[in-house]
Amino acid sequence: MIKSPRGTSDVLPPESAKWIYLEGIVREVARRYNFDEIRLPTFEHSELFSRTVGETTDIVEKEMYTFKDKTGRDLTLRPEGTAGVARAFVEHGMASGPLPRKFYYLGSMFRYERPQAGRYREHRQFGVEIFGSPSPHSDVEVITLAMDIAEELGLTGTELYINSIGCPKCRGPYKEALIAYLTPHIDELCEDCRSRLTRNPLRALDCKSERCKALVAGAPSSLDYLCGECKEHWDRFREILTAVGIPYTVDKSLVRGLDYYTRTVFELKWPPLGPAGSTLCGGGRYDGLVEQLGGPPVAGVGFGMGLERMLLANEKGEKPIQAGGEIDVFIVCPKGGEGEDKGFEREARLQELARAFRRKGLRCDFDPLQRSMKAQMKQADRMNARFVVILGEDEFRSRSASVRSMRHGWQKTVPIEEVLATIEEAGQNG
RNA sequence: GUGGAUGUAGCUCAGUUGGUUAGAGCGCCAGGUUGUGGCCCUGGAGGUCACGGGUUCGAAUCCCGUCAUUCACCCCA
Repeated sequence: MIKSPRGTSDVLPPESAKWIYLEGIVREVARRYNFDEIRLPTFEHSELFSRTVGETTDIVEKEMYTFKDKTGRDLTLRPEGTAGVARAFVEHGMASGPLPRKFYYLGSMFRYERPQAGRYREHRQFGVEIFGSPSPHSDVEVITLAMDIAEELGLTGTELYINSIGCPKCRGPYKEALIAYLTPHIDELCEDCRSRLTRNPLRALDCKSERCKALVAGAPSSLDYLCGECKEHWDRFREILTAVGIPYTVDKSLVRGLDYYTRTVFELKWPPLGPAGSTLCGGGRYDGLVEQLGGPPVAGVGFGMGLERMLLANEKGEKPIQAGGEIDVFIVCPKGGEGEDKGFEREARLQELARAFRRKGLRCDFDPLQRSMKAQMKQADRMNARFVVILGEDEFRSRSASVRSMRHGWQKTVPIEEVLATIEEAGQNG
């Protein structure tokens, strides 16, 4: 048997209804914030990611789904969303248009890693990006957007962690200071961090090994090395958060695993998900990204949000999405006997009646296999039908049908032309 | 990539120290009611016991390998 590839999953009913609801929420919140949807390719030139996300990051080093197409182009299934949006922004000359520009996207991301709770090789992400605003108001705007989504989904007690990693200007001296601090302790560092020291020293900061954590606790903080402008941005950013009443925790070890970030980085966590996968959403500022991709200097800020995790959290939260469905009408129409010309005419009326309900916007179904009345009644019950219309031989002789309320149990026979009106009226009364 | 746990029916799981034809509950289909759902009763369909190899007279059971699932680590959404 062929199964879905490792780390991927099928979303089946009734679970798929939860996804429709979830996607509706994120779209709606994005709309309120005046973000427009952007739809982009699922794969890009590999170079886009290796250059922007960074050669030394885990994503590029070991997690990309990279392949060559038939003419040898080097392509990669997108591991994250921001790089592609920035690419499109530059490609379509949007820097010359009105700024700032606000986008959201919704789609699958791919990373080759071992699956576990809340982590998949293909996962769906919602993300937003604001181009052309260096203002800390935009940092706060994307954060409140994410928090509003969490709130709509009944997640109380989300925690916001923030940090600033500065710009290329202040990062140089900071890296030097960090290396100077760590080098004397090189023998105490874990193997990974030893190689990080030369390749990407910032990454040593969020190492989970106890010894490294202890060591790093005394390490210089990027916050102490911010240049004048970055410092101003950082201070103002926190002032606004405080002013609008959003609690936050400054986490000096929060660096995020992608190279394009500058200044603000943040994560929104929901502790009940457990330490392994409690990050609902992560993002930050990427002021050099557009320029790096050949565009003019245009500031940017945004986040990516893991939708599987949002759903997982929602199920544990205070407002779990209700997935069980019901239908409005089930039409019972058992197969006709020989005496009735096999019931062919009755079957034609069945199709007409079903279509009439559907055109009125009612969810309606019937049994195409024409099983016994009992079987069809069971089917109607299983589908949680509010009403059943019985189009049986007896009724049909007098051009009528029976309408039955499955909730209340009453049943009455009315002329076929009145069936629709009868149900609409009964439906009004619950 | 590293470590642990687990793979038996569509689902949740039994299966004795290795011993005939592998079971239950739920679900599905049908009948009990040849025109009426839920409750009840009866019957039926459905399994290469994850896959491959080994030990044995005999393997769902023991051993090895592979794959998958899952939890944790690394890292991340």
